[in-house]
Amino acid sequence: MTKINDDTLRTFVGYHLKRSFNVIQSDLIETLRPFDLRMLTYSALVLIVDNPGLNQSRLSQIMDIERPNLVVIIDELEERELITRERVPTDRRSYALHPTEAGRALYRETLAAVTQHEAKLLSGIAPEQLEQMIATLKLIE
Amino acid sequence: MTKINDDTLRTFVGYHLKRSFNVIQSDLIETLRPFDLRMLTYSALVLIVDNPGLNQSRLSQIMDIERPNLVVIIDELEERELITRERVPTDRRSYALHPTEAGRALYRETLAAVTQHEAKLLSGIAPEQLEQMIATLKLIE
DNA sequence: TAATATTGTTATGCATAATAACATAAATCA
DNA sequence: TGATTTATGTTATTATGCATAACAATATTA
Repeated sequence: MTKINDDTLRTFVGYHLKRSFNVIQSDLIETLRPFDLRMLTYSALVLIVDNPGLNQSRLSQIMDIERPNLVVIIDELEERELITRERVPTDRRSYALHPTEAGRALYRETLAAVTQHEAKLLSGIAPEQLEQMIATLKLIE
Repeated sequence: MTKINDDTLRTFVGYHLKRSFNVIQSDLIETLRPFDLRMLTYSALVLIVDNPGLNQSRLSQIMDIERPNLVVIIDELEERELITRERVPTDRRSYALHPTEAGRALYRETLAAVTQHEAKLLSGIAPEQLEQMIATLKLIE
């Protein structure tokens, strides 16, 4: 069992980003499973609760996904009665997205769970070290 | 055009990781496009050049993907005559993966291109800051 | 020798992501 | 005003990434 050499890939920041993101992503997927939410569905719910009334176009922009891909996500949230689509009188092309009471309740539940899971996963790392990393990540972004 | 509030998601390290990874990933995809390589195909090529003779099982482990998913990647690299699959006499179940001369040449070309593109993308960030971030990413991993 | 484990493979499905084409409605402009 | 262009949401389609089940061939272990 000789060890595999990935030194070349280790010279890339992107490689490290991907590997550590995979760890967090796996944890997040497991955390959301009991709530029957996927990552994107969850992100959309959070953003709608925090920005009630926004439309799909804006939401797809902030989520960095294409509008067509958002449609199925919104369909699912609406189907589960976590949000509503309401015609905007001043612009009848777009829908204003609002959370229902059930949506806000699920938001509170999942926010607590996700926050706790991530805190546990990262408990071995100093908060100021994480803060510094986030500052660097923002620069990249 | 009111600004969208993503403060809640910003409390998650995973959100920052994903957003900055997206930026680097987009750049990498564009960098690899002229060589007709995708991210995973490229990673596999690099690892095979750096670890000639390894088998698919080991490669899938280091790449953090399932063995079935590696098969098509290896198929493509072999089809393009960038690597060879050679039966191992001591274990006739497995294949030893070796780069061809063409594979090594493509490795050199792409390594230069990818290194240059990432350096340019991250040129605004102090090297020691990146080093510190990588140290934190390794802790997460 | 018999049972178990490993390697590579096929088939399949789900999640994420991108593009083209379209109907409806709004905005622009000439 | 009317004609053109732009924006919003949608459908359809495709590519990519990632996971699981099931299997044949081969090795290993009991």
